[in-house]
Order: sequence, then structure tokens, then C-alpha cells
Amino acid sequence: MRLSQSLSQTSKTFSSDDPTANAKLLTQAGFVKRESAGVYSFLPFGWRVMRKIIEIIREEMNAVDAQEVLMPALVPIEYWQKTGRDNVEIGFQPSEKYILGWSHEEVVTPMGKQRIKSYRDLPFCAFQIQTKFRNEARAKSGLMRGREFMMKDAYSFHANQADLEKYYARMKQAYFNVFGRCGLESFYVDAPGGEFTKKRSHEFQVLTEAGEDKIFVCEKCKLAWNSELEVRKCEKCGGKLVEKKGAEVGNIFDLSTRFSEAFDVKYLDENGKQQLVVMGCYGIGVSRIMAVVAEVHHDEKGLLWPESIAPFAVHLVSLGKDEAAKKAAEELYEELNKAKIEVLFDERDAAAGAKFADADLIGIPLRVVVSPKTLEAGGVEIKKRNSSEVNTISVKELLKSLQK
RNA sequence: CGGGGUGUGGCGAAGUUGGCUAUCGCGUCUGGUUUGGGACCAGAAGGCCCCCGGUUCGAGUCCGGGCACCCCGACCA
Repeated sequence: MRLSQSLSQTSKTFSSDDPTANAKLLTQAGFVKRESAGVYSFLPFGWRVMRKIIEIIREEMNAVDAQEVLMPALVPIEYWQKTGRDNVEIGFQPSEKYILGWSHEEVVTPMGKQRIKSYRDLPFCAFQIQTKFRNEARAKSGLMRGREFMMKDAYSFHANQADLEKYYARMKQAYFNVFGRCGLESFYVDAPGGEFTKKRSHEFQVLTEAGEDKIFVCEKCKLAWNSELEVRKCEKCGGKLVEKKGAEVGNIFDLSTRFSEAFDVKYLDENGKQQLVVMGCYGIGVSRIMAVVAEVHHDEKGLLWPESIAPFAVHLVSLGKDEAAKKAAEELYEELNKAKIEVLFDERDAAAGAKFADADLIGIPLRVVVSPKTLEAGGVEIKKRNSSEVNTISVKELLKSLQK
């Protein structure tokens, strides 16, 4: 992508009214554009990051045998009436007939019902990555709490509680994998079940001051509890609990038979007897991951994307008006594209300082400079965003190192 | 949903007890000089001052009513 023509553009100024780093940096660096409170457009840079996060989630869901589907955002109101969730305040209701999906138990449960006849059909899990709508009383903190946001939701169906618990453990590991691959250290936190279950649920929390949850983390064993549970001492090791602020990036629930009862989802067991299906559900806030990464990975100059979800692998900068250098930069840009290496090409006629400042703000992991100076030194200059070390290497070496 | 704050060219801001042609920085356009950490000179374009109503000779400024956004709280898949 050529920066001169990109819909993503940086800005030197930003209104300070939203104090969170994700709001400031993602806006200033051209990743997102706010349209309304808690409602954002994703510009080319931001949408690239989102797609990377989605791909990581997709891989991890496939690895636990979850099947990707896509359910409607317009959910008929009679579905919600069956579970008594048609009056939950958080649901947007665009007309008499529909409520915009804020979670999809009401859709996926009948879908499962149609599939399930015998114990042989179980277990299975369906997931989707989709825009969710929630009429939050107060949207806040940039992308952290929106009224429209990208979410991954998964729903598993089991013959019994023991099988659910087995799968729950697999999903837990998959969640740790997702957050870890996105560059986030997450804590597995005991929490209340809210609208979904009377049992406890489990949250995946990333420690950040921008988070809105208070959690207690055990100093000894790293177990954690949501403050709503009022646990005072670590149940396992008796260690002291330290209060931290966290942002919830994922949440998993043991739904038990709440939804299978509502929709009468039963199967025939080995003895030919009807049994209720047991369900679990598993959510990840995809756009919230993007915000939390911005909160956790930035410095005073801008963003620092982990390689796994960076919008581009290389930020290529050409400096000067020297024709030979411009040509060399153009050629390198073409070569990187040919090699399928994602590259942002800053070919603007701007001062070196402005280009470097923008590179720091956007936060692509590797900066490559082509200028008369670097050509004289025999190649291109490379600098990692998270280091001040600058080296000159040949184009050949660069291509080789990127194609690992 | 309660409390507080804000709303002025694309972005960020100033605008005094109401006063004359609404100001500044950044950005944009034209020409020229520049080119390794946010360059310089000269010129130019760009405004329903959030909306509606009122007071007044005169409203960005005062009054009433809306709307929007941000913060704190309550709420919270």
C-alpha cells in the first residue's frame, strides 16, 4: 500500500476528550474513525489488524474442532421471547419483529436442535465472527466498550456435564493461545455468569489501567477473581490477593441446560432415552483485543504492533529527491509485493523527520529506509520499532530475512 | 439513567463586560528554495460559529429548548 494514497492518514493533533491510549493512537495513526459514541469505522490499517486477529482466532477455533458459521444480526423477536431475553435493555430493537443480535444462543440452539437426534451426533461446536450490537448505557474508552463491535462467539453442544467440562478445558487453552499469539498476557478469572447462567463464568483479563474491571490476582499462584465475587483470599494456596485493573478480552460460560430447556433440545441416549443437551458458550471481543493491544503495546511516540497482528510487516520509507534512490525504493516495493510481504510504502514528498515520526506512530515492527545515503553504504537501512539499533544490509539479505 | 464538562474552516485551539470584515497553529492548493528526526519564503482557497426559538440597533458571546460528544457514577456480555 502506498501511503500517499491511503485512506489511513496520520494526524499531528488529537482532541484530548477521550483519554485512553487506544482512542488517541488508533485515531491519530489512521486505524479507526469514530462515527458516533461506541461506533467506529475501521480504516485500511485498522481493518488489516482486525483481519489478522480474526485469522488467529479462526485457526485456534479450527484446532478445537469448532465449525465456522454465520448467523443473522436480525434475530426474530419470537426467538428471544422463548428465553425471556426479549426485554434485556442491551438489545437494540430496530422494529417490532427483530432484535439485533447481542449474543446468539437463541439462534444457535435451534440450529443445534435440528442437527441432533442421537448421542452419536454429539459433541460439536459452532462459532462465528460477526458484528454485535449492544445498547450500552455508556460507551467509553475508544474501542473498549462499543455499541457495535466485532465478536467471536462459539457454542458447544454436549451429551452430559462431564463432556462439556472436557471441552471447556480445551477451549480455555485455545483462548490462552489466541491472546498469547496477539501479544497479550491474559489471566483466567472466576466471575459471575450474568444473563447467561447461574453458575460462575470465567473471564480472560488483560491487566491494564484502561480496563474497567477490578480483579484480584493471587501473588503466589496467579489465580484471579472478579471483584464482584468478593473473594478475599486465594482458595488454592491461601496467598494474598492484589487488586488490579483488567480489560476482559474473553469470557466462557457453562450454560448447562438453560437454553436446551428453552428450546427443548434433546437427544436419544444409548438406552433410547430422551436427554437434555448440555451447552457451553465462548466469547472473544475481537475489536476489543485490538484496543487492548494498543493500550499495552505503545510508547510516547506511538503504537508497537506485535508482528502477528501488525497491519504490515514492513514500513518502507524513501528519502530525498534523488532519482536513483527513488527508483531503488520503487523496485524494492515491487519486489516485496511479489514476495507477498506486506509493505506500507511511504513515498510521500515529506521531510525525513515527518516520515520517521509517522512510522513510529503507526508502529509497524520493521522500518526500512532507502536513500542516497543507504545506497552509498551498499543497501537499505533497517530499524525495528522496539529498538533504537540501526543497521544497513543489502536488499538480498533483507528479502532473505523476511522470507523465513 | 443521574451528575459534570464541551461543541468555532479538514484537525487542534483563541475569541474580554454583546460591537464593526471571526483569529491563530497544523493541514490543503500554487510557485520557488529545501531534503536523515515533524523545513523555509511568497501567495491562495476553505466558515449554516451544533440546531431551533427568543432578547437586542447589533448575538460566536446573553436567555429558553433541543441534539451530539467526552468524563465520573449507576449498569454490564
